[in-house]
Amino acid sequence: MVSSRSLDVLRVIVQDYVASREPVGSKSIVERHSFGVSAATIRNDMALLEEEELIVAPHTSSGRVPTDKGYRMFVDHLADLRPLTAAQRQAIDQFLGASVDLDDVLARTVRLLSQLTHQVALVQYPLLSKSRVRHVELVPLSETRIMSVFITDTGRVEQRIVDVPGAIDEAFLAELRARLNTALGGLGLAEATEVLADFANHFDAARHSFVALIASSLTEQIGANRQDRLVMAGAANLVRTEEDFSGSIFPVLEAIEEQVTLLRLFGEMAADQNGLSAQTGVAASIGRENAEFGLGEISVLTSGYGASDGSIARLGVLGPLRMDYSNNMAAVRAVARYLTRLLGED
Amino acid sequence: MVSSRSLDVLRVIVQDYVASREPVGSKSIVERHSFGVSAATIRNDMALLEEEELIVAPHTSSGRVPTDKGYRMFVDHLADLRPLTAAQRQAIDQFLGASVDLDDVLARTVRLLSQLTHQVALVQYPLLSKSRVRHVELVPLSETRIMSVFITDTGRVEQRIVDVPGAIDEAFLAELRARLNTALGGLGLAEATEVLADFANHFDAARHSFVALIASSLTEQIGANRQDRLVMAGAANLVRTEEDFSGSIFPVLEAIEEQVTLLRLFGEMAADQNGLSAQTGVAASIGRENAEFGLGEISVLTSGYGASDGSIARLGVLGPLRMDYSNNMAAVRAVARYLTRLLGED
DNA sequence: ATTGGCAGTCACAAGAGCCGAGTGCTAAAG
DNA sequence: CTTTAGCACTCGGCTCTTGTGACTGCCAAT
Repeated sequence: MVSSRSLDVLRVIVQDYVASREPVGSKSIVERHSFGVSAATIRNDMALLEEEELIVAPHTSSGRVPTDKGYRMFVDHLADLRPLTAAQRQAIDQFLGASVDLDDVLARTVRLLSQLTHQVALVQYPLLSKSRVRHVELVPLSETRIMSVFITDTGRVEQRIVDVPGAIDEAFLAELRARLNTALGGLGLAEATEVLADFANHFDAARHSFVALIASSLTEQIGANRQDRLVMAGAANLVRTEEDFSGSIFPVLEAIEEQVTLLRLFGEMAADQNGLSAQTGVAASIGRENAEFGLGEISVLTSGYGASDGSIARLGVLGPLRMDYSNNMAAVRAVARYLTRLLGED
Repeated sequence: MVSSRSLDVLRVIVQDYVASREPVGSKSIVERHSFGVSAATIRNDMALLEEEELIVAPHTSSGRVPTDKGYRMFVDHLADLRPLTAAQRQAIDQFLGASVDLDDVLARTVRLLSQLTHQVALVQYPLLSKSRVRHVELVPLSETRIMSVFITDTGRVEQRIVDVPGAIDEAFLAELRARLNTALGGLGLAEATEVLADFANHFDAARHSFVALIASSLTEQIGANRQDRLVMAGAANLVRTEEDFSGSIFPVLEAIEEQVTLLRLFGEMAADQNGLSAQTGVAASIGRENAEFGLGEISVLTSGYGASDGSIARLGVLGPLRMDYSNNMAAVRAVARYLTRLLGED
């Protein structure tokens, strides 16, 4: 059985290894921490931990390094969420408080999170599928061009240009705008798509094709943006920690740019409650747990944000296994909470 | 004096070094290229080139490597712009043709350019300062909230939410919208700012503060976006070529994320006609020429796009000194031209 | 359960030696 | 004046060896 002291030993191994990047030996443990026992005793505990595959020795005889499982144990049971410093809290306030619109909020958030954690930060745009239609606008740009603008209650704005055959009837455009808003306002996006499919049929033949054109543009705007986006910052941090990766960080950077892989991972972390240490609301996915995404050598910490149940979207950080989980989980949680509050005010 | 053959030697040194990453010696030159002279003669030429600081020997006795100055000579006088392959041209057509709006065009462009060159690609958003006002829209969101939307003729759309005290008068909002569009439509952004400063004064006291609020929001939208943005893709390529950098690529990645440094560099390259090889329209900034930006170990190739004189904005690639200039300059030029044509159609 | 002692293991650094690619120089030939 | 062949020399990089030091695992004693 793994004793309580053994777990303390695991904790300091993780902490010291994260701090120093060097495999930690029994002697350095008794030197740096007051366990009140000898190095030999620590060695016995370490043998136990190795038995449980929580730590491993890179070479036959040098200190121990946490395994994926060891980090997992640390995150779930041993990490104390270090509260942010006053300076950090103040940075959040000052930095995010000055935002002007959704794009700006997310851009600031991701940069802030990257700076707080010294890792790659990721923020998912609010899922349109959980948003509702707030307003639809049709703006005539020229004789035969209309810009359709689509606004959701999460503050997202999508615009698209529609070429129409023949001159635009301004009066009818105003009527159409009004009818669209009446029909769609407040609907979820799935419902809105259904309504739009049938919308043109409520108009006479002369108008039908024109309305159908507009409706299909709006439908595309909804559909095209169901696939959400990520904003990213701090890629340079990945390079800084490059030595923590056995291979190249090239595939990792590619995955980040590609987005699609990370979005799947985000989705899975939202669905999965395994990785979630209940009291913090921060989910972790560590090392080989990401193997199916080709990201077996990184850790991802995420938290939902945007609604009281955290269900709209996620944000988080990505970095090497060897990261400061205590600090980073605290930062992710704090930023997610702040962002939730900020968006809630709108 | 540097003979014509010496320059041929410089050309093959650059080409071979870029291809192989190994310092190139006199023997391998006569082997791989048919100069019709002996290795000793090549050595004499190389001594000349070294005299002129166009090449340098990393160690006392191994092959030669181009200096910054050597690359500059190559770019200005020796590089043949290899025309794109049919497949590449087709890729441009297919990839960019499917775009739906400005954001999408630029996102696609930057990814395409990154793939064509295998380097980091950068595209600057069209400078608002050279744009004109196409349309202003005011959308009531709720009892006391208005979204002001600002559209330029370069297709850029900026939106912002304005909180107003007291209920909104829809009829007046329509009137205001009409008057704003009459007053601003077609104006350059600087002029528009001037008009807005005085705009509220044309309304009676009851309306004045309301109009002033809207006007100041619009002014902010213009001002906030005068500072342009870059879109970037292919950061992973920088990691791939990491061995070409003596130090870490960390500061380079930081500069890319920071944007401000690169925007200054872009601005300088637009103003400067030094680095521009006249017949191509592609400007190059090589190695130490970027030292003031802390980017002394990279090359940047850019071209203007967006107007016949290429004056609206720039796009380009960034990579190690040791890059395929012939291919990359051709790609930058081709993409810039295609993009110009695409935007001109709108 | 804990401890001290001890032999054993292994990565890593430093040093020695060899190899080969490539140079500069010189003297002769075109 | 340019080109060529020959030759001695330099030096980076590879391999092999050796030495050192940090650990461990095990065992007998407490």
